[in-house]
Amino acid sequence: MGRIIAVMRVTIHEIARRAGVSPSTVSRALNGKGRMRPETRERILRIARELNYRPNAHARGLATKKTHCVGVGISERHMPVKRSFYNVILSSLESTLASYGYHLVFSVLHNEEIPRCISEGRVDGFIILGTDVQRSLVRTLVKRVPILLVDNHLPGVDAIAVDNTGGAYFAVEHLISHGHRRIAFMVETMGDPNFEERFLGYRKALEDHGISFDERLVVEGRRERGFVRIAVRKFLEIKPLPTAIFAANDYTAAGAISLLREEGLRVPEDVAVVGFDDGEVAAYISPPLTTVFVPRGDMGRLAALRMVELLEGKEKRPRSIVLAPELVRRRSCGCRYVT
Amino acid sequence: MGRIIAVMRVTIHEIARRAGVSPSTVSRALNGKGRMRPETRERILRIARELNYRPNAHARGLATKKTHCVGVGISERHMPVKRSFYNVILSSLESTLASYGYHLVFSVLHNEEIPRCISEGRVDGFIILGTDVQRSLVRTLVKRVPILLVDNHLPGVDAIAVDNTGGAYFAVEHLISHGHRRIAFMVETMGDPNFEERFLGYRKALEDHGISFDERLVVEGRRERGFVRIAVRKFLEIKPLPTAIFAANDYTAAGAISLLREEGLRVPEDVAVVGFDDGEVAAYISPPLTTVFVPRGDMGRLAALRMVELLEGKEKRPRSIVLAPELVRRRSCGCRYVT
DNA sequence: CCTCAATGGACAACCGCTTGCTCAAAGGGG
DNA sequence: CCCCTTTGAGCAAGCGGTTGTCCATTGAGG
Repeated sequence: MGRIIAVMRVTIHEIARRAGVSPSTVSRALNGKGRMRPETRERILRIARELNYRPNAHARGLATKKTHCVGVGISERHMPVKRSFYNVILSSLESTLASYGYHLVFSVLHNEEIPRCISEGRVDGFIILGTDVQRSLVRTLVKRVPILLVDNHLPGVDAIAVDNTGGAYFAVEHLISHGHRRIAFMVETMGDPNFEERFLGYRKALEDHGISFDERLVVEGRRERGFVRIAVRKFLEIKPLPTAIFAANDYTAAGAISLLREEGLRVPEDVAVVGFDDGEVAAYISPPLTTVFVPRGDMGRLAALRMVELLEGKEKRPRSIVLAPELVRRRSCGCRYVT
Repeated sequence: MGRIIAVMRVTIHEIARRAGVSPSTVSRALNGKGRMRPETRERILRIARELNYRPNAHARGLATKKTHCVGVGISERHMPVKRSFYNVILSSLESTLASYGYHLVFSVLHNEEIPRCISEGRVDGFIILGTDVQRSLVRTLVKRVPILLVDNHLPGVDAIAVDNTGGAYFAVEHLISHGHRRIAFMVETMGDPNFEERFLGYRKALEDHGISFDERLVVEGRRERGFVRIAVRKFLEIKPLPTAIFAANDYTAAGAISLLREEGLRVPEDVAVVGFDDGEVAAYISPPLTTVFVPRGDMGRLAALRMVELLEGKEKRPRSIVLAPELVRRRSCGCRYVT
C-alpha cells in the first residue's frame, strides 16, 4: 500500500505517459537537447527522478552506437607476475572512468585473438595493459576502436608509460653514490621491453660515472617460476662478488634478498639491493626495499582521462605520455630507514 | 582490389540479402532455433563465417533482455590491502566466465550505492568480492539480479567462501606441534568477519590442545597504513614474550617479521610466525612464510560456474560453497624449507 | 488584421536482433 | 485425386531509446 515495488523497469514511455508528452520529448529533456519550455523539462526531470529512471544501456547503445564501456585487456602470460602491479592501475582506472560515466570491461588477452568485447561491439575503446601483446594484434585493433597502451608504447599508438630508463638511471646512480662500483643487473628475462629500457638506464648510469660495463654482471633468470633462484645462483658465481644488485623489478629484488640471506649474506652490508616498481612487497620485506616508485595510480587515472578524450574530445593525434618515476629510499640500499 | 575493408559492421540483414532469405531465418539459423532445410542453415552459417559476422551485443541484449555480462564489485575500502588477493580471483573468474560467453564488468563499490552497471541493466548478475559490503546493499541488490558473494557469506545469499576457522585451526595446531604454547593472534583489525572466523579457529585450536586462552595475546592494529607497526609494538610489550604469532593474513605476518627483525629478534628461532592467504608476498620474504593457502583460483572458477548456473540453470536455491584451505609449510614456523 | 518566423512538441523511422504468427508448398493418407 | 498435416520460411511487431522532420501554436512586425 503506497509501497511501490519497481518490478517493471521504468522506461521513457512511462515517463512520457505520466508527463503527458511524447517519448521523444522525454528523451530530449533528459539529454538536455532540443528546445522546450523550461517547465516541461523540469516536470519531466522531476518525474524521472521520482520513478528513479535509469536509461537502458542496450537501447541507448543501439540507438547511439556508443556503449559507454571501455575494455581493458591484460595478457594471460603477464598475469602471474604483473597481477598485483596492475590492479592498482585497474582500480584507479575504474574510478576515473566511472566518474565520466564509463564502465570497465575486464578481459584477458589470448595471443592473436580479437577480444570478444570488441568484436561484439561492447566497448567504445580498449586499453591494453603491459608489453606482452603482439604488435600485429594492436595494429588490427586500432582499426576497430581507439586503443590506448599502458605501461607499454608503440609508435603511432596512444600510450601512457613510465620512464624506465630514467628510473633505472636514478636507482643505479644511487647505488654508485653509496660507493658501489661493481653493480649487477638482475632480471627475470630480457625480452620484455620495459626491462630492456631499465637495462639501458643501468648502462647509462654506469657510463656517466666512469664505470665500464661488464657483461658478466648481468644475470638473467628465466621466464618461469623459480627464476630468481636461478638468477641468484648465477650471481653467486661471479668472482669477485658484486657489492650491489639492481633488480629489474621488486619481485626479483625481494626474492634475491631472501635467497642471499639464506646463503648467509647480509643485505645491505654485504650486498646492497635496489628494485623497481615499488609494489606491495617492497615495504613489507626485511630489509625494506629501496626501489623506484612507478606511479601506478596516476597511470590509471591518466589512462582513463586520455581514453575519454579519445572518445569524446577533439585531440585525437596519438600522444604518448611518459611519467617520471621516483626513487624511494628504504634500507636495502644501505640508507638509514627514512619512511 | 579484392581486399575487403570491413568498414560497415556486417549485420543479419546483409547475410540475409546474400543468402536470399529473410533476416529472421538468419537469426534462427545462427541460434539453431526454428526448423529449416539443413542446406539453408549451412548456407547461412557459411556466409556468416565468411563475412566474419558477430552479433551486435546491444541489439541482442535489447531483444532478449540478456546482457551476457556479469558485474563484479569490490569495496573501495577493501582495495588497498585486498587488491592483490583479489586479482587472482578476478582473472580466473574472467577466464571461466569467458569460456561460457560472458563478459566481466569491473566496478568499485561505494557504500550504499547501487552499482551503475546494475541500474543501467548492463549485467545479468553480480558478484561481490569480500566482506566489506553493507548487508542492506546486498539485500537491495538481490531483488534486482542474481547475486553471488565471494570470500564472504550471508544467510540466504549464494556464496563461495573459504573455511577460515578450519584454516586458522590448522595453522595454530601446527605451531602447537612445534612446541609453542604462548601463541599471539595478530590482526589488522577485528570487525572483518573473515578475521573473526580466523580468530575463532585460533581459540578452538588452543582449547582443543589444553592451552587456555589469554586475552593479552591478542594484538590488534588499526585500520590504516602502519597498523603492523602498532601491532608489533603492542606485541613486544607482552611479558613474557610469546614464542609464536599467528597473523590473520600474510601482510600482517610479513610486516611483523620485518619489524621483529629490526628489533633484533630472529624468526623463527625467537618468534615463529604463521600467516594466512598464501598471497604473493609469502614466498618472497625471508624467511619464506608458512601460511594457509586459500584457493583463490578455485574461488574464481567456482564463482563463475555458479553464476552461470544461476543465470541459465535450474538449481536456484541459494547455496553456499565453502572451500577447504591448506597449510603451506615454509620456514617462518620453524619447519625446514620444503618448497 | 494578416503574414511569417520562431518555438515547442509530436510522429515516425531507425538501431540490429528475436520471435510469435501466418502462410505457401510439399508430402502423406484415404 | 483431394484434403489435411507437416515443414520451411517470411512478416511484422517489438525491445527502449534517439533524432530528423513536420506541424501547430504563439507572438511579433507590418
